[in-house]
Amino acid sequence: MEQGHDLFCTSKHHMMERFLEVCLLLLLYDETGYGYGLIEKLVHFGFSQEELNVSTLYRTLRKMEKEGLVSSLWEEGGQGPRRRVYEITEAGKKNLDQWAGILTIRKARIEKLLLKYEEKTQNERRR
Amino acid sequence: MEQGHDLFCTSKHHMMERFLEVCLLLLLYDETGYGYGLIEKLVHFGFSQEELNVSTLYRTLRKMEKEGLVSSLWEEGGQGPRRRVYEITEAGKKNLDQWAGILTIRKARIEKLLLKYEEKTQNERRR
DNA sequence: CCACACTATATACTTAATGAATATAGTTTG
DNA sequence: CAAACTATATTCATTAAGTATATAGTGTGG
Repeated sequence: MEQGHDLFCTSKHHMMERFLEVCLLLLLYDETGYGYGLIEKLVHFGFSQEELNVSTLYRTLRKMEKEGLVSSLWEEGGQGPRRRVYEITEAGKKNLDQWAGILTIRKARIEKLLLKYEEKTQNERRR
Repeated sequence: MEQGHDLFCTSKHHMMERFLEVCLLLLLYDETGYGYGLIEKLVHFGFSQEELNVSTLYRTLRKMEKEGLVSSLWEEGGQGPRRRVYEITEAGKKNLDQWAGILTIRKARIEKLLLKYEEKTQNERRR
């Protein structure tokens, strides 16, 4: 069929649902952070620079603040343009705990699927 | 703060992106299947009955056929209403291989995040 | 035989997550 | 002062998924 089946592997459309949000909660867990600076830290979570979408990041942070998971204030007098510095809230920490549970389930599902995949493709090759 | 932070754990909005699609490809890997029947099989992938959305299933199957990952034909003369029976294509098998790669990456990311989560929350409790 | 429950497939409407592109503005540096 | 850089924000479009509803054939009990 047309294109699309090779494309999709290199496409950036495979961020797991709301995974960025969880990463941000974890990054903010024990120290504050601001948008641009968080991008660099996200690389340590296995994100490539190209994968990281600045718009998505800022949008996500604002959404999280609206939901009360983080709070923000404008940084006082550092050098360079002013930064909106985010801090995690108690609600945010609880939320992260819930996410940990969800991700554990996700992980188990992926593992189960990959296992079945191995089984089936190995049978295939044996024939 | 309102509601929403407890709700979200029980909500059904946590299907991983296109995970159903991959499950379907795997289920169809070595035997044909039809919509309604596939639902029961999906339970073995860790899906609860409530999580499984009939509309989503059929929609996904039609989309996959449009993309050439599966092909379908109407079953000849079984009892009960006629069934559209799906079969995986070669393109579908290749697609599944690619998904296996993507899911391996997803799994690794989740593991890394959960590890960091454990670290941080253990430090927190020690204080 | 007809109403009803059940099996099976399909589509319309809506919401939510995300990417791409663009806008705005202050800062630093040459 | 112009250009490059840092930083934040918003608009537009696309895609995935949930909810609700539509359609229709089949089998069964009264």
